Amino acid sequence: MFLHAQGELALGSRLKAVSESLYAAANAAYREAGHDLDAHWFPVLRYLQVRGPASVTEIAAAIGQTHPAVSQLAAKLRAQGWITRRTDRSDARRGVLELTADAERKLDRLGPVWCAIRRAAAAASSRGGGNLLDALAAFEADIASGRLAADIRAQHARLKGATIEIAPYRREWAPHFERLNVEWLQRWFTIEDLDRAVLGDPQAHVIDPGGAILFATLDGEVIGTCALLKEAPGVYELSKMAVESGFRGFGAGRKLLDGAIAEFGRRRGRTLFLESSKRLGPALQLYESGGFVHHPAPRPGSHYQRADVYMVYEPEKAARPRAKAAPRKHLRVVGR
Amino acid sequence: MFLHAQGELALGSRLKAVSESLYAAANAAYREAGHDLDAHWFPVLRYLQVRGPASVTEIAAAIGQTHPAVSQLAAKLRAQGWITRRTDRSDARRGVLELTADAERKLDRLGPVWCAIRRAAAAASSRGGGNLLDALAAFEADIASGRLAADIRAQHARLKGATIEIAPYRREWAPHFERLNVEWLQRWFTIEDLDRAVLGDPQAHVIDPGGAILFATLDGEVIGTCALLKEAPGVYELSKMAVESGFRGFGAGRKLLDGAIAEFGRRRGRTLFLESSKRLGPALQLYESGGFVHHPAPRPGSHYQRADVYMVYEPEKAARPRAKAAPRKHLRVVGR
DNA sequence: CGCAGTAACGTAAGTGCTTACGTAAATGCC
DNA sequence: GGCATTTACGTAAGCACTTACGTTACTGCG
Repeated sequence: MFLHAQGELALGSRLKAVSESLYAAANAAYREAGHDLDAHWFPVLRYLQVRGPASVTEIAAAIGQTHPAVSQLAAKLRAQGWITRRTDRSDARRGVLELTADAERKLDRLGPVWCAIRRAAAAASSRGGGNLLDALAAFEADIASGRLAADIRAQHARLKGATIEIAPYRREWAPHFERLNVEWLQRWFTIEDLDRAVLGDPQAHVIDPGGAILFATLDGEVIGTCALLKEAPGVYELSKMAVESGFRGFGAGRKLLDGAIAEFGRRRGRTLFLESSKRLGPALQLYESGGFVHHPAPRPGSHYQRADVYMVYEPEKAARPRAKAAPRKHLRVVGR
Repeated sequence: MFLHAQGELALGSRLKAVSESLYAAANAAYREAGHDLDAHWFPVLRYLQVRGPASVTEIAAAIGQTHPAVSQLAAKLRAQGWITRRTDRSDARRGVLELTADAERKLDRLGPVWCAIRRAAAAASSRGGGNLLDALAAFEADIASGRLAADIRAQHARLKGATIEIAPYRREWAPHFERLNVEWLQRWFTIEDLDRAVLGDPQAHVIDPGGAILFATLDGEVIGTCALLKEAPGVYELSKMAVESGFRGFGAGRKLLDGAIAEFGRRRGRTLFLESSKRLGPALQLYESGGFVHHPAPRPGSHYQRADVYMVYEPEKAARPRAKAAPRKHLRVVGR
C-alpha cells in the first residue's frame, strides 16, 4: 500500500483511517447484539456511567474533546432520551448531565459486547510483536508534553545545516544506485535496455571502463547518486543523476554535480556532456547553473530514446554564486 | 486520563485525537519552515510526486480514501494552482491530475521538513518499548482482513454462553473486594467509616465473625463480589454487592445473589436482610426478583447513612422463572 | 450492432468534530 | 459594592471526510 511506503509521514492519515474502522467495527458489534447506540457516544456515556452526573466542560476535559463537541452530542442524546440536563444549584451557568434510568439499564446490558470488543481489539493490538496500546500511550505522551513538536523543530534546525556527504562508489551501495534511478525512470519514462544493463551491474558498465559513481549521503543514509561514464579517452558523460524524492531540497543534486565535475577535472577530461529530457525541468536548471550549455543536435550515437536535451559542460559558464533568481524564461525557451 | 482507563474500548477516540495532533504538528512544521501547504494534502500530492500523473480513482484507491474526497481536494488544489487536470485521451470519463511545475518545485523543497517530521515521529513512535508503526501495521492488517470483526463476533458468541463462576473468599482477592465496592460507593455515595473498615480488612470484619464473601469471576478475572455478614446467630445481612461497571449484563449479580442465599441456607440462617438505597434501581429490582421484600422501617441500629431502603428475604417470594417483564411500577412505588 | 452492465467522477447532503464568537453567571480585586 | 476578568456553554460556521445519487462514457455479450 502506498501510504505504508511513506512511513511516519502518512501516520496521521493511517491513524484516522484505523480510528474510523474501529468505530465501524464497534457499531457493527452493537447492531448485531441488538443495541441501538453509536460508538462515538461511548466516551460521554461511559463517563456518565462510571463517574455519575457531570457538567459539559468536565466531560469535555476528561475525554479530551472540546466543549462544543460534548454540548452538541449532549443535545442529541437528550433528544433521544439517553440523558437529562438540569441546572446546577450552586452555579446557574453549569448544567448537570445525567443518564436516565432507561439509559443506565441499557448500558448495564452492554457488558458482553464491550468485553468482546475489548478482547478482540486487545488480541489485534498485541499481534505482530509490539502492543498498539502501549505504543500509542508513549506516542500520546510525547505529543501532550510537546516533545514531538520540539523534536521536529530540533531535527529541522539540525537538518538545515546538515552536511550532505559525497562518497565514491562502494560495491555494497550498488543496490542504491539501482533503486534511486529506477524511481525516477519509472516516474518519468520507462526503463530502457541500456538502463537495465548499467543499473544491474554498475561495476562492469561504469567503474571498470574508467568511469565513476558518486553517492550523496545524509547521516550515513544514501539519498542520491550520479555517474560519470567514460565514453572515450578524455570524453565523459554525466548520467544517472538521481536524488530520492523525499530528500529533495538538501542540495544533494548540486553537490553531486559539483562532485562529478571535480572528478572529471581530476581525470583531466576534455569533454563532458549529458543527455536529458525537457520534461526534467529542475534538473536542467541545475545543469545550467552548473556550467552546462544546451547543444542543438544530439551527439552521434545518442544512447537513449527519452533524450531530447543535449548539453555540454563549459566551465566559464558556471554561475557559481548560485543563481537563485535564474530567469525561468530561459528554461522555458530551452524546453520548447 | 479517563480514556486510558477504558483500554481498548476508547482506542478509536484516542487514535483520532492522535491523528489530529499529528496533522497539527506537521502543519506547524510546514508553517515554521515557510511552506504554505496543508498536511491533509500530503497523500495526494506525494502520490502525484512519486508516481506521476494519475486519475482520481487511482489516487483514491492508493491512499485509502473515497473518490469524492480526492475529487473535492483536487478541485481545491486546482484552484490554488497545485495541480492541473486534463481529460484522458483514451477514456473521456477519466481525468488525469498532474502537478504543476510550480508545485513540483515547491515539493522538491520539502525534503528537510519531511525528514525532520519523519525522524521525530520515528523517535516518538519507538519510544516506550514497542514501535507504533509496526503495531499499527499489524492492527491495520487485522482490520483489512476482517479478522478483528470476526474476532469480535466470536468473542461475543462465546461470552453469551459464558459461565460466571462464583467462588468463595480467598485472601489474595481482598483487594478486588475493596476495588469493586469503592467503585460504586464513590459513584453514588461517599465512603463511610464502616465501609473503610470492612473493605480494608474483610477477613477481620466479615469472615472471622462467621460471615462469607463471594466472588464472581469471568474466565478467571474477578468482576463482582458480595458479602454475607453475620449479625447475630441465625441473622445475616447481605451487603457489599458490587459488579464491575464494564461487566454488567453477564448475570453476575444474580449469580452472586443466588450464591449468597445458598450460603445463608447452608448456615441454616433464620433471617436475611439488607440495607440499600432507592437510588440503586437495578439492584433493588434484582433483590425483589430474588425474594427480598421491602420493609417499611429501618432495623434498629441501621449501619449506613445512605440506607433508605430495607428489605428482608422471604423465600416463597422468590420469582424463580426470572421475571423479565417485572412491572416497573412496583419499583417506582417502592422507591417513593 | 444494440443494449445492459459497469466504471469514472462530479455534486449534494450528512457527520463528527473543530474554531470563533457571544452571552450570562460567577469570581477576584480594589 | 462596583467592575474587570474569568468561566460555562450554547450557536454558527467551517473542515475533512463520508454516503447517496446522478450523469456520462466505456465494455462485454448475445
